[in-house]
Amino acid sequence: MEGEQKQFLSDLPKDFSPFSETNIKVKEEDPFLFYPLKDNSSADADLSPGCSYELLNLKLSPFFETNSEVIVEKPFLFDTPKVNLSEDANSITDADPGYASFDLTSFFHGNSEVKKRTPSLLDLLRAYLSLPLPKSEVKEENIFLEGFPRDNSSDNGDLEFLNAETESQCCYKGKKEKLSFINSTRDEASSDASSAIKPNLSTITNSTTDTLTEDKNVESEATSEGPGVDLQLQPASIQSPHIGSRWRIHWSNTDGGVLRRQMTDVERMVLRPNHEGEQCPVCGDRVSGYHYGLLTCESCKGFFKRTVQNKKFQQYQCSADANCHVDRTCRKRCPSCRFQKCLTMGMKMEAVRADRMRGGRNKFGSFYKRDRAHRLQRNAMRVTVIPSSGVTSQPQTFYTPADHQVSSSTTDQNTHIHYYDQTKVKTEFIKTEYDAHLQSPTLSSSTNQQISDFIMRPGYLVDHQDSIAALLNTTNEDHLIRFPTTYPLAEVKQEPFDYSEHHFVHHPLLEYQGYTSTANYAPMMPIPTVTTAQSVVTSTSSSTTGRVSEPTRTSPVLPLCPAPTEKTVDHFYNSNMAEMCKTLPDDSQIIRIFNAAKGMKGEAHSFAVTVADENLKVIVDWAKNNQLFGKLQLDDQMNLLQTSWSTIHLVDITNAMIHGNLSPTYKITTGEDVSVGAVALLGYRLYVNTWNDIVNRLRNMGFTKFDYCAFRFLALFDQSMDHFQAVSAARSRVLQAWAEVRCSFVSGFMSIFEEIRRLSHDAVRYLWSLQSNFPELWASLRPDTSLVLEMIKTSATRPTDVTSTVPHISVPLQQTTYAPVVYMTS
DNA sequence: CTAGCCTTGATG
DNA sequence: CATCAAGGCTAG
Repeated sequence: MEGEQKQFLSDLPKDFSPFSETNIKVKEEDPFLFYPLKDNSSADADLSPGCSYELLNLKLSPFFETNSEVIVEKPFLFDTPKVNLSEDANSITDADPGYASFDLTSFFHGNSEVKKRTPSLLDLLRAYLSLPLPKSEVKEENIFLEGFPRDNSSDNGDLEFLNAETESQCCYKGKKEKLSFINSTRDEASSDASSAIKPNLSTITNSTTDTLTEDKNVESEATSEGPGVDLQLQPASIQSPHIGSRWRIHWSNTDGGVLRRQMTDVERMVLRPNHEGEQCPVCGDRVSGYHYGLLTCESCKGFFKRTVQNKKFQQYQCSADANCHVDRTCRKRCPSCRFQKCLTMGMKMEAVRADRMRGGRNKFGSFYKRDRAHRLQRNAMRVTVIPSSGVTSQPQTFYTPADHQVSSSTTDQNTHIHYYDQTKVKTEFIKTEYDAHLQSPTLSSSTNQQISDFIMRPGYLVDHQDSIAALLNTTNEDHLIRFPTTYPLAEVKQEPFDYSEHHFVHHPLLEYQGYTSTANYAPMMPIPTVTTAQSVVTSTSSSTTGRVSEPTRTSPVLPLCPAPTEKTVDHFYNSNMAEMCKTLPDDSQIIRIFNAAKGMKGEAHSFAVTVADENLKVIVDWAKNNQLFGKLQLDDQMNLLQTSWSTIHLVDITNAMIHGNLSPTYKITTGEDVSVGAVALLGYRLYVNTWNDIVNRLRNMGFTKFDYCAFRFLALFDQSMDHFQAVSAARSRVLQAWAEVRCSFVSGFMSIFEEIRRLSHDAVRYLWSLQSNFPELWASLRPDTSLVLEMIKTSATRPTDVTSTVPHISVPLQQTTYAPVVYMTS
């Protein structure tokens, strides 16, 4: 569980202090030096009692660890409360002006008393929360262009573009504009157009005069592929693209820095459905194509299929610590970890058809296509960043064998790759879009079937409504949007759906009036895109935030293009339920957590705490990225989390249980079978039946993803915090949005939510009671490394709430500016 | 159970 | 009609 602490730590800047007040910093290269942070230019250190200093980087000190805090309780050797340290030659060595330096070991003795404190997990959590969300350094009007071929299934469109022998520099001019790639050979193109387009082109060079002939025109045909950006190549200097020649594009950012990318053979390879040389993100074997949402090898494809089809993931058990290495040579060794890795890397259980229908072209077609394009783009972005001052260093080659892995994953969980923050925005969208594709006839029916199967297993009440509800809750709120719960599944037939055009919401009135159409999307009303996604929560998943560290902060790098249709909004209150839903964590998260935790050693309580700790991370990230939550004062954020985490946690497990995503019991390393209820209730078995009953009731009521979303938000903005205007406002907004989709019939759900909330608080009280009633058991839960336990302890032992002394740390709004993906017309 | 190869069949 | 991701089959 050391990892827990690391998790938060790793997302913190190196020099970040969890103690936000008065710090003394010790220079790393000079570990015996420290100085008051308040004023570096003064050597005055306030050594009066009560003064608190933090010691950093005290590697050489035998007494103090890095990040430990020293509280001065009595004056030091010096008898004055304030002393100019640098003037005392006895114990203070000379130092840079402004730095007091002395030997700590001699300093902290005599009549001084020093208490040491190391940062608690809550300190780290606080620090983590106070970190600003990653923010792009590139201004909207200067967002770069991305250029890559419109992905039109390997016809010669690719070829033309790829081999265009041109180089250009361009700038972003509006999200909705289309890309025109104008060939110089087409005269009419040169003058026309695009009054809105400002080419801003610089030198166009032909790097090679290629020999291959085929002179294909790259046309400026406007397509409706999606919003793009006009890219116009200066006609005069452009020659016709030749097959085999190189093509370059530059990006500009605010500072005039240029990001350069050059098409390579490898890119060409990537663009074509030829995955030679690609490595499976799960095991590293050779990729054979897209399988279940990810470019994987044949064996992992088969493994994933078998696992999901036969629900083997419920039986898998890691004999080690659930973090086995998985590669080609050892992939057979631990199916549990292999499956975990499959999920982590982005394979989708929903893509396995329960009806086992064969053939049929994949329904993710456009997703995969776009993914290819994004992969290309992503790789390009990671390639060469030419600093703003530097004008023309040579473009570097940028593909390394390891590179593709990031691109192989359609989600952003890869831990070892630096993405730029906007990537995640984009990725989030892809996920959504991807999920939308899951509803295609083949997949949706099978998904439904599959989930029904889960629900149908012994021990579960089920009826037809359940399976519908299950379907509706598979992956994405869009299911809900387009499949009202009352419609029989058999009628489902999907129509093409364009996210770019509308945001749909369930229209309550039509549904309420019993509008019955077999066209299941009929009762939906397109809502003009006034309210948009991104509002409730910025999409950035900060579980990866820390790993993004370098590029987001220092490089002039341009953010990756999000999906072209991404819309943004900057206010929570504009959001509707569908948009809120988009911020919810992936369904597979809780499955992953359970499977990973059951392999850890420890008995049932330990299992429950591990699950809770893991889920807490997800919860924290979710909350942190919520715009409203992020604007609260740090202490309020902490309080809110302390109050609400247990309810959110219980809601999460309840939701997963309702939809059959969890096995009813988990066999843990002690051999014991632990029911999900016991885990959900943090070991409190007394109410497991009560909870099971709640699960069944909600399931029978057709608990949807919207309801789940509402529960989660209501839990976060806990009613006990309603005295904060921001919290109560958020609550009403959630209730309002929820009522819109639920036709105001939410009271039944609300009362159950209340039950859940009470249960969760009871569970927390129970767990805390172990501390006094069963100290050994409590100790075995390793309270020093569990954030959950620390939260419980803090809540339980918290004296009357003291008003915050911590200054408000405002978290900047997530930048909501996105550059479009540009699709090359052909 | 694994994993390579085969068959399917909606899609563009 | 070619594609290409699904599922199926089967030797090892």
